[in-house]
Amino acid sequence: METTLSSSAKQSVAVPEPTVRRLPTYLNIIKNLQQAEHTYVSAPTLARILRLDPTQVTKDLSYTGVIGKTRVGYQISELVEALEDFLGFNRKHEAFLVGAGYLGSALIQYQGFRESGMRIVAAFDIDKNKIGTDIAGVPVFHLEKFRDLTERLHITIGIITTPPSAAQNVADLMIGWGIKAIWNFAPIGLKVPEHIILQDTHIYANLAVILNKLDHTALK
Amino acid sequence: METTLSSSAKQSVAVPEPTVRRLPTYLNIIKNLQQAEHTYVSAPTLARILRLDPTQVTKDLSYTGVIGKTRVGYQISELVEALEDFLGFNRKHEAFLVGAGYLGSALIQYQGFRESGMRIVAAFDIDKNKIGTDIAGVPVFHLEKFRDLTERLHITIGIITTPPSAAQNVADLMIGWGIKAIWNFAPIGLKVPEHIILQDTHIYANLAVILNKLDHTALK
DNA sequence: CTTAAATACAGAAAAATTTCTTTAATAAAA
DNA sequence: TTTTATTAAAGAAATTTTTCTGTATTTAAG
Ligand SMILES: NC(=O)c1ccc[n+]([C@@H]2O[C@H](COP(=O)([O-])OP(=O)(O)OC[C@H]3O[C@@H](n4cnc5c(N)ncnc54)[C@H](O)[C@@H]3O)[C@@H](O)[C@H]2O)c1
Ligand SMILES: NC(=O)c1ccc[n+]([C@@H]2O[C@H](COP(=O)([O-])OP(=O)(O)OC[C@H]3O[C@@H](n4cnc5c(N)ncnc54)[C@H](O)[C@@H]3O)[C@@H](O)[C@H]2O)c1
Repeated sequence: METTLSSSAKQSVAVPEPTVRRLPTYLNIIKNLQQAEHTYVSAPTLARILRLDPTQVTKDLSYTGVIGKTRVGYQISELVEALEDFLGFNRKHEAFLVGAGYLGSALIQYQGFRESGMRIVAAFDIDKNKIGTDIAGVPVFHLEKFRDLTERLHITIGIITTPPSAAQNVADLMIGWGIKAIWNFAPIGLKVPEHIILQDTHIYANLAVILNKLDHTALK
Repeated sequence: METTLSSSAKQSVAVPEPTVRRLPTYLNIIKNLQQAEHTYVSAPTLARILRLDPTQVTKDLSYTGVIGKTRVGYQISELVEALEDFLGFNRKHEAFLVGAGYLGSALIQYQGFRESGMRIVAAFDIDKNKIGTDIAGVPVFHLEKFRDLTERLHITIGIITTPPSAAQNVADLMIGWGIKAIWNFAPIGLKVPEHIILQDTHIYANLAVILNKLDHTALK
């Protein structure tokens, strides 16, 4: 699966999705290095930290357009900027979240998303006990309020953290009010039109990988 | 990346990791169908729901050893059992969670893991306000208690939901007390010995994919 | 009873992704 | 200064994963 890079240099280059998934991890690490006063980082260094092939890191980073220095690596400040630009982390992305339960609350208060440029500006629920409260400064409204707000604000991302039974309805609502991308955490196959970007995050997929490896290594 | 299937039939067949990641999603869907009184499901049906290639679903399901019926599909009860067996969901896996904050609490109270055979039996924290309380019936202990308990119970999985700064220490502790697999949610590259199964779940990887697609489609 | 449509499945092909190889550059060590 | 070691980068090769093709089967329709 591929996506495209739209650099300031006008051309559009296909970028593998696995690369897109690894890039924010690189960004995170080099930001930590930056805070520790490092100015350069090499691909082999990143590779050791993440147990990846060094040439894979090089190839991934090459999509940012940053040129590394032989025997030194990449200049961190330049790389941070290029990665943030490529990933869209330095643009503002406003999001709505529906389903202010345990997982929803965790996502709302999570400060890490700020660094990704995504800001959850409002949450919605149908539980009377939650409506009117706020979570880490983010107000929780009744789902009905949804319409007015999307029209006034420019919300591109809708996050679904309701029970699976409510998820399709919520998705339909979101689509109706012009949201462009849906980030769904409910374990259900949502039906959405072609033009809507749908990202399912099924946490149990990771668990399955763990259990499988456990079973596998138990035999040896 | 591959993993192996250890079926009751003694042989061991390599299973692609992408397949392992899709299997629990199939399981989830067919369990829903089962509740709706369906008795058979076909690969094209699953493929439509998940927007996958039908032959890919067929290939994935073939690893379970279940034989489908032409023009009808797979028998749901048989498939559920085979998937649960393959994924290890019908075996008991006990887990400890360290870092009973927002995300930790969400994972602890999440009932969905029960269906995967994983049970979080205790949580640990260093925050005095949390120690001594319980979350959905799961007690929160001081991190010090960790040792005694791992020795008495048979804990195979350690879940890390502490801030990144504490994660490496927690991981070292977990390894010291004999845990086999670490499921890490902190955005940091953990150093663990070869024999430890490490699964990082970096939620922002999914966000990166969304933002990238948003940028991409905005240009068209 | 015959035909048509839908499906599973195996194998081949294609596509995507990762890893390997080579080269050139350059910083650090001798 | 010369040598050595480390690295980036480009391209080739290998591997992995997905998609395509063809065949057989079987249910349902005509
Ligand atoms: N908690 C986890 O760790 C976890 C992990 C993986 C997946 N999930 C999934 O995420 C979703 C949320 O999980 P949770 O643990 O936070 O559950 P939760 O019950 O704590 O939260 C669900 C929230 O959605 C609200 N809600 C219900 N129907 C609604 C509707 N029609 N419109 C708006 N809001 C509605 C509820 O009032 C509640 O506040 C579930 O689908 C769950 O399967 C959760
Ligand atoms: N909340 C999210 O949606 C989200 C998303 C992605 C990643 N994460 C990551 O998950 C982790 C937890 O996030 P959170 O939002 O739940 O944060 P949180 O602050 O709510 O929870 C962290 C918990 O860890 C405890 N803790 C701190 N140091 C500890 C130690 N040494 N030993 C044991 N416990 C300790 C704290 O007391 C707190 O209860 C962070 O690393 C965060 O980056 C969170």
